[in-house]
Amino acid sequence: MADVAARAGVSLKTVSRVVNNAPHVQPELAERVLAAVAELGFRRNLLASSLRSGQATATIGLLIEEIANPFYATMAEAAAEIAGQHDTMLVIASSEEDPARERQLLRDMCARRFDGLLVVPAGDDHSFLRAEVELGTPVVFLDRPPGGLLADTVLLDNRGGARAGVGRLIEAGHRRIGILLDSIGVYTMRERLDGAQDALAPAGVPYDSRLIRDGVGDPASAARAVAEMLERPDPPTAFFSLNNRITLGVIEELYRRGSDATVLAFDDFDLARLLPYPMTVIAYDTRELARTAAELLFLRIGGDRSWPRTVVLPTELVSRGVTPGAAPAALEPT
Amino acid sequence: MADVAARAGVSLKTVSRVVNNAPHVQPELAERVLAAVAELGFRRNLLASSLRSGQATATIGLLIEEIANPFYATMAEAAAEIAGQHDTMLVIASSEEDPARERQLLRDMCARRFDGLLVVPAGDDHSFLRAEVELGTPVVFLDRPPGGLLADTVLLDNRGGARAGVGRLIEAGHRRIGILLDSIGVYTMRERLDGAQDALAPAGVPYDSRLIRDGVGDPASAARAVAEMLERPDPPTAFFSLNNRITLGVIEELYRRGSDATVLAFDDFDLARLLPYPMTVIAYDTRELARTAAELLFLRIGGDRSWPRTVVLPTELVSRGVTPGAAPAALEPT
DNA sequence: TTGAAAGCGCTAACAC
DNA sequence: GTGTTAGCGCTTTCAA
Repeated sequence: MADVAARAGVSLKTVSRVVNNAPHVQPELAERVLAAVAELGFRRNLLASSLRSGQATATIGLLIEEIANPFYATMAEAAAEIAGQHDTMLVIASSEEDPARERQLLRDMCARRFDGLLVVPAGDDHSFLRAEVELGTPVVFLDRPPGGLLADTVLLDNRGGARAGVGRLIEAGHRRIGILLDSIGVYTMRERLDGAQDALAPAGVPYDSRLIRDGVGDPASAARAVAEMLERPDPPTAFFSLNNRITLGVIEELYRRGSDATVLAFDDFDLARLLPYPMTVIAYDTRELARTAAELLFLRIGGDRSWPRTVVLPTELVSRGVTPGAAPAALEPT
Repeated sequence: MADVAARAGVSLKTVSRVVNNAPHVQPELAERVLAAVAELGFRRNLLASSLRSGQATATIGLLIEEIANPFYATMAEAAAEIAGQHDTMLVIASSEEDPARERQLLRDMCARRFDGLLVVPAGDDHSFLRAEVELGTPVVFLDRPPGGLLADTVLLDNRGGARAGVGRLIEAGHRRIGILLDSIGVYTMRERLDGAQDALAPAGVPYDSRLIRDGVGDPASAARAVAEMLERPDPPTAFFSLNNRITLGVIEELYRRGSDATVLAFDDFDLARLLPYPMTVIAYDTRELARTAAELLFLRIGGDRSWPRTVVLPTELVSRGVTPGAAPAALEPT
């Protein structure tokens, strides 16, 4: 920058003004500076800039579980859109469900002085962020609430959605419903399970631990779990999958067997419409989830110091998938 | 940091050493420093750190088209994994196929002094990066070659894959093959089209412009294009979809019609196995593509100054999808 | 409207 | 082993 100033025959400050589009600079001088910038291939150093000015790295972070999961990829895209509207760069990082990694990544983002953080919690203790939050780094949690910290949170109506979906299964006469979940340690799983119970208990369906399978982490183990349940005497007539990864394994196994079991699944996704098995999906607006959180974050970055808010977004039941060999009409509209 | 030094009764430099895990510090002093750090809630400022040390922001950038596309999401995940192995943060940005946005994002990443850049080109002129590259920011291009710039590039064998796939269609007796592509302006599309021609021309199949549809940007327009082609006299007996988005629309329309047209599609993806229509997919290892590029980038960051390399990864033909109403065996193994 | 000087938080280079 | 000094590239005073 000093070189540019020398070349243009002006002071450092004038170069700074021109580069920042600040007012009160004579057009003639500005032109000289711009010419020097071009000739010398000058590139502004944003690190130095935000070091001196104290704030505004024009960067926010998004911490998710796994980028390759369409649920998170969609969230990332929606958040990036909002960030772009605020001339801010979005940094996406994956915790891979590992609380230690989550902690390290969040610390790192703080050390880099990001303007704000969007977090899908992996661990259940976020008190280590309290100092950061108090020092002024806004944090908004998505999809799951933080642990040990009061902060803005945007959630889905997990419990209500599960209640409605299972309620419909019960109305259709199902009494034996196989439930598959990732991990009871995860907030969303607990909520969805509670919602199922909300519908099952009043209907007089007894608790049967053999119908609930915890620890179903990927499609393959979901398929195995379905196979085992179906091969027992008195098999389930319906399955409730608590997330999109599990749903894939359930569909695959039921399709393979030519089964006629009913499927209820949490999480909608693009290709669900084209899967070769009919199902009812508990859907919600993933983009809206991310958008709401990002907008809340920019409100905070903009100086909003009101009480932390919790927003809960609704879910709805939709039909997805196609019946193998069925008439064309089986395809749901987009 | 000065506060910490005062509190611990040591010098600035000692604090710096402790914070950086540098050697030659008495354990006793280190402990005092650590205690002061904890008490004062000190957080290291990485901006200042990398400003002073000149290099190493421990950040690389990945520029893609669209995060929600599983092709790019998978790339991002693989690249993030390699970055993690080098204690580096991966910043993902979407150009949305807009050359102007690409340019701005790359400039921004340079201004933030990223250690290196992974780029899936959107535009066809990257000469604006030359100054950066010469100043020492390594750039590796993926999936498409850069324009007006000599740099490391990792590509797929688009042409060979298309040639092999279309060759198989011809062997099976197809002469009328509908070809659907996004935009002839995109390198990969041109290569894939050339590969198709490599197989069609020697087989004596005449050129018929009505069988080639350019500008198919999304599933809905792919579905429309398929419908139109099928409704003409002498319709195609096979379709060649040149990317994964187009494939979805093709499958949807053929399924809806209960058609028996043969499908060849470029790009494999997770759920392709479960789509309700049989198809041959030109597949490749997306993770390997990203991994190779990222590893090359870290070689450069590590100081490798050898000649720019171009790596071409192979493709293979695999069967995907299921036949509506068919026996369970229709499901391809994972 | 422009310029000179001070300093953001940290680390490289040296001296002790 | 530890401390002192200077300065990374920029912006913020405040004076001209």
